Amino acid sequence: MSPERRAPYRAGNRENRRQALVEAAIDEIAERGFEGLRTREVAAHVGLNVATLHYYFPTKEALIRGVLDEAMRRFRSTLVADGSPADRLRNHLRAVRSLLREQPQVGAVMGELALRSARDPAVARILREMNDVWHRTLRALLRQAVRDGHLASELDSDAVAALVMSTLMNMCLPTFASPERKDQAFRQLERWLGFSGTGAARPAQSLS
Amino acid sequence: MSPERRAPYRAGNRENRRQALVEAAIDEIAERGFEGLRTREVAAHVGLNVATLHYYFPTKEALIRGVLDEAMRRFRSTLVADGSPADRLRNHLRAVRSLLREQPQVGAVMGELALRSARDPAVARILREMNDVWHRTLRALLRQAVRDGHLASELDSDAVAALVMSTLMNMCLPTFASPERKDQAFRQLERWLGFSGTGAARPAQSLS
Amino acid sequence: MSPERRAPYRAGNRENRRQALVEAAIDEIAERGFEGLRTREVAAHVGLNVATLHYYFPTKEALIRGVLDEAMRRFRSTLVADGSPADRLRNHLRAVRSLLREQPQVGAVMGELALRSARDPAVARILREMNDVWHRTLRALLRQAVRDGHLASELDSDAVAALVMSTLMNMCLPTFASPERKDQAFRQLERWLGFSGTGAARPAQSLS
Amino acid sequence: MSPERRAPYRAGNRENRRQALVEAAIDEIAERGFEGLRTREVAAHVGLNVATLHYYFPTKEALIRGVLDEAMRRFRSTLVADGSPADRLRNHLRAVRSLLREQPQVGAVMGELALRSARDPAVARILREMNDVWHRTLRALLRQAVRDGHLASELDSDAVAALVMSTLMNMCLPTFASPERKDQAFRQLERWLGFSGTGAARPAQSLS
DNA sequence: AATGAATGAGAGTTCATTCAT
DNA sequence: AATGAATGAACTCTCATTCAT
Repeated sequence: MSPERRAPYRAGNRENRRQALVEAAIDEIAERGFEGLRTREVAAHVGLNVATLHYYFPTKEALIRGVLDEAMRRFRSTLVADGSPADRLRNHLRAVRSLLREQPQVGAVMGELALRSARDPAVARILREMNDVWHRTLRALLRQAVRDGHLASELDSDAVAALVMSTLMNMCLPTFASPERKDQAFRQLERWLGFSGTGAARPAQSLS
Repeated sequence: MSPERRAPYRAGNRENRRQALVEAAIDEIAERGFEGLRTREVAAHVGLNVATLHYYFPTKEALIRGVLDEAMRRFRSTLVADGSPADRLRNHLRAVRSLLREQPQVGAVMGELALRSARDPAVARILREMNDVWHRTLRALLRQAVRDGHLASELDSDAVAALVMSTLMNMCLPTFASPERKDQAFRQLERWLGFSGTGAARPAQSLS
Repeated sequence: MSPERRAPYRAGNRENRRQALVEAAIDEIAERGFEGLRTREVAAHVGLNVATLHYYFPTKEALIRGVLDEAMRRFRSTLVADGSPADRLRNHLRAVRSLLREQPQVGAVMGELALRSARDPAVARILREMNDVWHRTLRALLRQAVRDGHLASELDSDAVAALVMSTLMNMCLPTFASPERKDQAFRQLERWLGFSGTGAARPAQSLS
Repeated sequence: MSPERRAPYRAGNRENRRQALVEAAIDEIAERGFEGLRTREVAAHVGLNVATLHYYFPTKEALIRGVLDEAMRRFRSTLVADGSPADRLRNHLRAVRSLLREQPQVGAVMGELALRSARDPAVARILREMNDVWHRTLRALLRQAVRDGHLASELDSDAVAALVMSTLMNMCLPTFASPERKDQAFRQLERWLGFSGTGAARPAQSLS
């Protein structure tokens, strides 16, 4: 009735709105942790009332579940690549680094989710599934790279995959160390793997 | 009168009580995270009223600070060792593993603290200091081990120290992976370092 | 379902609600003092939950500030009048008396505020400003009344204004004396001023 | 046993201790009001534990009662004087002013008590009794001064006594006005009474 | 005569959630 | 599709009071 009422905002259908809320929630979690996540704040960041948030997500838990799904989705995208196994491996590592550098909130949220998984079976299940997929993918790539002669044949693909995952995940823990230290750890891993610096894979014999 | 009236604890002096409360808080944090830490619950676990908790710790923040101090103390103890640098290194790695296996709450709390450090400058400062000490200690041990001929001379002690820290810290993220996967990552690190399995250090040339 | 479920108030808009809460707070303060002011009680008197009170006033302090403003508003209304200076003066005195007789809570709250001003700079500032306005107004009226020949020319308008304020304020101290004694004090003041009883101003020479 | 333990402090018998606690309470009330009166604080100011305070005063109410008695005692002392009625009157006014200037806490406590009397029948009774005594004393002095020819014969001793009490009591309300304004009010009262400034009583005809 | 330790009963405040509109 | 208003339940923290020593 009154002329100053909000423009209809027809652009956003249900999914757009949900997506916007999830993104706002991710930002909030990255900044304040699950501990500091407030539905009111999330809604406000999208320009909505809290009550409206509950129209899209019945409970806070549901919103968090949305966050979990989105985080998984973004992370999974770093695994998509083509080329030789060695290339795909190298590209994956780089993609993870880029993701964490360009969207630091994703890393923060992953860390929070990892901790939350200790108390929340639903989160635990999803994270575990994702980790299994990730581990299997890495292991397969490592094996193929070994078979292709790009990596040392004695390499324990299971164990190396686990170490790679560990190192990447660690970048999600904020002040575990300075950013430089994280990079050092990461490069050391690459060195041992034979991916020295920017260039092509080093000779396989550098790995055991 | 009533038989279930709790007998007042006379045994504990001030420090015992504070310690008991800190330990209860650690257990609570490990189980429910900072998010789920409730002063009433902590007090109840020691058999006390909330008001009494505030008699020992003026605020919840002070209690958390006590938790931080205790976690640091326990972690620092894994660095105390003697023997050759290579032995001290090996013992340190094992001590951390034992600590995390025998007192899983400590790991959980470390993880929580690491995340909290992103928003709490006080926690960040303490964690950073501890990490600096840790890094310097590891680096020195690695250098000496290289000088002693136990590790490959090309080894970048800075970077390897960072990778070691990363791998150990990662054990604090609960369901990042199954326990086996964590062990794999850890053993792979030892392998690259030349500490294969239970025995003596492998020849230095296994490291680059 | 249950018949005693309170019907939600739909009548009141935001300002009405705030006003209702302030009035309830005034009544509470009058009855129990600032010492006994409980947000829960105030909310209940308006038929609301405590949480809802905090929806309108973020903190208890903000509510008290609302009380302060309202008390000042009501008191200020006793100064609004027209007629000759002598009439305005007389009417003001009567208005204050009526106010205190008809809304004794206002007097009680004024007394509480006066005491609180000793520790609360914000209250102190507002009260002081109001007193300054009051004093200036009274002084001006007295001077004009002298000029008009209604009051004795030797009268020290500053000092008489102060004494008038003092006498009126004192009516806010509950059992300083019996109501009769307060009236006596007040009438004695009027007598000295030349406003004897109900009627017109007495000849100016009765004042010094 | 240990040499540094507190000196026995034999000086203080039960009454001394109670007195010390009451005085500390008066200071606290003057500074923070009844609202901010904390038994712990009072005890600490005397160098005692809270529990010990309860040894001397079973409840907080009992302590407040002690404060009330002490305040009354101090105030009563301003009425003790000798000389002609006019002198006694003048001296009483001066004594009250001195008391309030030299022991401002007493004034503050009187103000607090006056307000509290609205809710606390015990306080109300005592205050009322004291006020009755005060009023009777003033009235008798005024009558005698009239009889002696020091004050105007038409003077309504009841009403003037009430106005005097009102003016003096008002000095207990902190920022009702600036100190100067209080003095003005007080001096105006003296002027009307015929006690101009420091000197002797003015001729009786200045009063009506 | 004195105290450290303990507590029950609240206080103000926060927040996810609901509901009429 | 959206919201203002409302709430229950819970949280941290406070304080007068008690009690064994």
